[in-house]
Amino acid sequence: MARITTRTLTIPITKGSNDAIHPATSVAMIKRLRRTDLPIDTIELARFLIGKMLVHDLRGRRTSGRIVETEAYPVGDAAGHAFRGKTGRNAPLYLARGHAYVYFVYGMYYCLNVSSERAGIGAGVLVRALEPFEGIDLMKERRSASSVRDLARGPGRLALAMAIDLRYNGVDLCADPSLWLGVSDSEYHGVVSATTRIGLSRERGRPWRFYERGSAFVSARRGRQRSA
DNA sequence: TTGGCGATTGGCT
DNA sequence: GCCAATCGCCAAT
Repeated sequence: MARITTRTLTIPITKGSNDAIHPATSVAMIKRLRRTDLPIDTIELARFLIGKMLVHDLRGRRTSGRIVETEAYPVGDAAGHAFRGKTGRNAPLYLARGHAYVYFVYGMYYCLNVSSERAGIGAGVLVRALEPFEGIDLMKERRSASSVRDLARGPGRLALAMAIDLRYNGVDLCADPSLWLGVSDSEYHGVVSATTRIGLSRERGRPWRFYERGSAFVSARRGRQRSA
């Protein structure tokens, strides 16, 4: 199967029953994103990450997917974990853009964020959903066999499918050997839409959730779906 | 030291 | 639509 080189990978696409594979693509190369590729602005980064790849590769057990949904938590946002200043928990948000901030929520799920500003400024982008690409069987094991559509649809499911936990808190996603951000040589995303964020009790009106319009791999609000 | 609650999810009514 | 699971964080005591 795929031979791993330092910066570029050749990936055979795994066909599965429910897989919605990007049309017209049979083999894709994923190249690491460098820090200089990332916009230095939380909201811009949230939009930029739609269509990019998230890759996890630990001891050859490799999973990856296209990011189809993000949320921005910029400086000054009362819903952001950095709003009340730096603490032991949120410190990775203050690292230079491109570092992972992983937090534990509701006593059972992890969520992955990408730090988004210059070092010393606390803000981040929550990665909420992936379109699974490689390692679909492995994701199914970790998630105890759900449909491909549901494997990484939602931040808690995404972290479980990608085996992301506190071990990755603070790692540099532009340098870490196991968890990293990339771009496919057949990079594709459709129309990126913005709506209000999900699951908040404060700052509910901010249109800082970004997603690929029409993607079946995007998470949805409970109850009535709203758009903006 | 305490207790309310959370950037969620799965299961049940 | 509603609720439980489950635990670390942090504001308030």
